[in-house]
Amino acid sequence: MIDPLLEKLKHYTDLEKHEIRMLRAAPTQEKRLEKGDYIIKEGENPPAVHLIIDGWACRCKMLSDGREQVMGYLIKGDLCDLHVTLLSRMDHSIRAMTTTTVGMVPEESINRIIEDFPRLARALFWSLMVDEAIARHWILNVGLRSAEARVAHLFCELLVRFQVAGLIKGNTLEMPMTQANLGEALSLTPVHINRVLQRLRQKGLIILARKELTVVDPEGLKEVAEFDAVYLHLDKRLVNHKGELINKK
Amino acid sequence: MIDPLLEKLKHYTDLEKHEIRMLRAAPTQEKRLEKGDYIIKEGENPPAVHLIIDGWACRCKMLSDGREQVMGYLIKGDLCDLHVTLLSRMDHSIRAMTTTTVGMVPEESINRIIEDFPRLARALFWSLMVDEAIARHWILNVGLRSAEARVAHLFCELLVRFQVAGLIKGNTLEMPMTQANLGEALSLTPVHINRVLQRLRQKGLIILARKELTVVDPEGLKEVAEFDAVYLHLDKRLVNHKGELINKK
DNA sequence: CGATGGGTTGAGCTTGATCAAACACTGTGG
DNA sequence: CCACAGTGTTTGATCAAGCTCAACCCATCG
Repeated sequence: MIDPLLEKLKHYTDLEKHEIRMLRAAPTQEKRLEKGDYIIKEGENPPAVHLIIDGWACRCKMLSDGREQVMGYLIKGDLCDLHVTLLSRMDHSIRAMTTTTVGMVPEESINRIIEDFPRLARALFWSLMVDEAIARHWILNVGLRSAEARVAHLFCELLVRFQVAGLIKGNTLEMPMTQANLGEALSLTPVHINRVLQRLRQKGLIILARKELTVVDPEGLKEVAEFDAVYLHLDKRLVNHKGELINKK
Repeated sequence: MIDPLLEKLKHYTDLEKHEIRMLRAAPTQEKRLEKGDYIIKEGENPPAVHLIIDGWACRCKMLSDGREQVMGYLIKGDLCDLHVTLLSRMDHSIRAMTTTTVGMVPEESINRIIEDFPRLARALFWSLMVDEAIARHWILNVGLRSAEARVAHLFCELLVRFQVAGLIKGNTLEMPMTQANLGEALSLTPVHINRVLQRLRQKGLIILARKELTVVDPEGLKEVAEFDAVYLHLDKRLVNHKGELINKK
């Protein structure tokens, strides 16, 4: 059940047998959530860390006027709230965007990792820092880029993350979110997202229909997005010296 | 020399003698930088972690068209690049905004902490997560808030961070950055920053002149900013049950 | 079949950008 | 002490990207 996390941490370091055993032995309870359900809400302090086993979720936070900002997407293998082991309470919420299965890793397991499994602790550190880097670059995206580049950048990020996670083989991925959802993540109105998507389609960069995104021209898309995957800090075994993704067969 | 870091970590946990000794024993070399110098540049992989001992710095990243986004401010006691101990290279740069003194903590010291000082490791985890939370909320700020609320929010954040770090007593702090700098952080043009500042002054919320910011009406400023300090995950000993800062004498 | 949720289109508006010029402050050298 | 250069702030006029509001279309589903 904890295997998606193992897969992810393996990108950082080769885990040893006893470390894998330790993680596997952690008493993870599973929970199934429907689209729209909150995995954790702002202000809560749950006794376990949630791991996405399957499905999509997003970090989000609402302002008093009801408008919501999505601050990141979570996919298979991502930890939602390592936070709660150390910080008092959640400062944002996490919501399922599809039917989602989460695993709940008790806080003590995390504590044991930090105390007795320094290599695992290091791997957790690593995943935290990647999350932080992604968050920082989201600032860049929302702050500096045009609407078109913003959408393109998000698509590039998702494509690479899915490829690295081994969830897709080609350039096609499931995209459960509506145009309004995209707007929440990119700080654009649904109407404008719609127009931008049309432009990207016209340029022959993407196909997006019936909840499925195909990146037709990855290089072209990266160009309009000014996308540089360095910030995702990919597994060194998966990228070449120029930081480009190697196609493992 | 490493004391500003100690001060900061103490907000998370009471450190034990041998932990303090260990940190103090780390062979930190000091370095002095002038305004505008880069502490680390994107793409580099320095052999040591930089700690701000005195002065202001910012995380920043430039787009190909020359426009720059500031993704966070660093003050006394902040670690610039824990990243490099685990990630391959910097995905953004760090620039001194004033004359700044940094300490360089060798990578091995960090590694030893993770391996042999779990409580210190935990404290580092904590500071990383706070940084991440700040970055996430910066997304909110740039993405969702109006220009006026954005400026107000940044000022609130800085005020609280300086108060918590014990760098100021009242509501006045040094603000070395120009209006253009503020614009880079908030994704607004210098001209617009100027007009917003005038409005905040007119409302009697702030005084900002000759590199010095005084928050005249903290409550009012928090209101226009919709500021909620939860995301800064302050020392529990410094906040009351409602998350408000307690004035320690 | 109607209802519902999402996608698409159009018209007009607003926030903040752009461009350009003037002004204020600081420090320098004559 | 003044001229000046340089950096930062202020003001005004114009412009555009993206927002708002409103209608309409289309697919899916009970």
